[in-house]
Amino acid sequence: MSKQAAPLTLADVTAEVFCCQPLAQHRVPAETAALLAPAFKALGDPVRLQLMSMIASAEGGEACVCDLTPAFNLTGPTISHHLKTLREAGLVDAERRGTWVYYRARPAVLRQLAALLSIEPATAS
Amino acid sequence: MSKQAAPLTLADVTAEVFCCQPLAQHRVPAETAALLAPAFKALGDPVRLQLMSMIASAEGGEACVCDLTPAFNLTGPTISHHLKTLREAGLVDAERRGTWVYYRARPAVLRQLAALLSIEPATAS
DNA sequence: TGTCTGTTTCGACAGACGTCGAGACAGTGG
DNA sequence: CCACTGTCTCGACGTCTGTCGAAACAGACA
Repeated sequence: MSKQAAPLTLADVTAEVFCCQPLAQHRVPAETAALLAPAFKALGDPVRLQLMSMIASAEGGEACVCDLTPAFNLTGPTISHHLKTLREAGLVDAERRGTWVYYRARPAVLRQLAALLSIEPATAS
Repeated sequence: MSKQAAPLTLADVTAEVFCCQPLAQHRVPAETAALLAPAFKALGDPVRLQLMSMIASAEGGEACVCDLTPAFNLTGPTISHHLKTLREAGLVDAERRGTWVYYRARPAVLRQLAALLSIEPATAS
C-alpha cells in the first residue's frame, strides 16, 4: 500500500513546512525543482490557469464543477481531467457535498510558488 | 513580415506595460491566460526551473551557457533546447559576447508571474 | 587560411499531453 | 426500487515534448 517509491508530490506536502527561497537569490536544488515543477506545469495550460483563477477567486473560496464546466468550450471529461491535474499538483482540494463537487484553492501552495518567483526591488531603490 | 497572426507571446511584451491582478482576486481572462500560461509551462520542467534559478541568481545577473551545461547530466543540445524554451517564453534574454553566450533573467516578467500568484494574507486574520 | 571550441539547429524517437466519446459511479428524488 | 443528473474513469486519437547524435554555424587564435 504505502508506495514509498512514489516520488512525493506537492499534494502530499503540508506546504507550510517546507520552504522556498526566492529563485533569484539561491539556486533551486534538484529535489526542490522536482517537487515544484509539476505545480508550474499544471499552471502551464491556459484552461487550467483560468480554472485555478476561477476557483481561487470564487466567493466562499470554493467553486462547483457545475459552474466551472460551462465557462469553456470543452467537454465535461476534459474539464474533469484538468481539475484532476490541478489536484495532483497539490494546487486545489476537492470535496463532494451531495450531488456537486466543490474545489478550493490551497493558498499556502500558491504562496510558496509566488515566493519562489518573487524578486526584491533592487537593493536600495 | 509582420505576422499579425502570431499570437503574441510574453517575449514580445515589455512586461511593465500589461498587468496581472492576483489570480485569487479576479478571474484571469482567456487572453491573459493564453499569454501567461506558456511562461508557467516553461517553468514546469525541473531542468528549466533550475536553469532559471541559476541564471537569475548568478552574480552579475547573467550566466554563461558554458557554466550551465556541466551542471546537468544532459547533452549540450538538450540544454540549448531548454534555454530556447525559456527564451521563447520571455523569461530570459540571450546575448553573445565573443565565444560565449550569456543569459540573463527578465525580472519584470518574473515579478508579473509572482504578482499573479500572490495571495494577500486573509483580510484581518 | 585553417583549425579548434562553444553553441545552436536538424532529424529522429519514445513517451507524455489535451481532447473526445462511451461508459461507470455517486446521490437525489420519484 | 428505478430513473435522472452530475462527475469521474477508461480507451483512443493526434499532437507536443524531452532527449539524443550528427551536423551546421560563430568566434578566436595560430
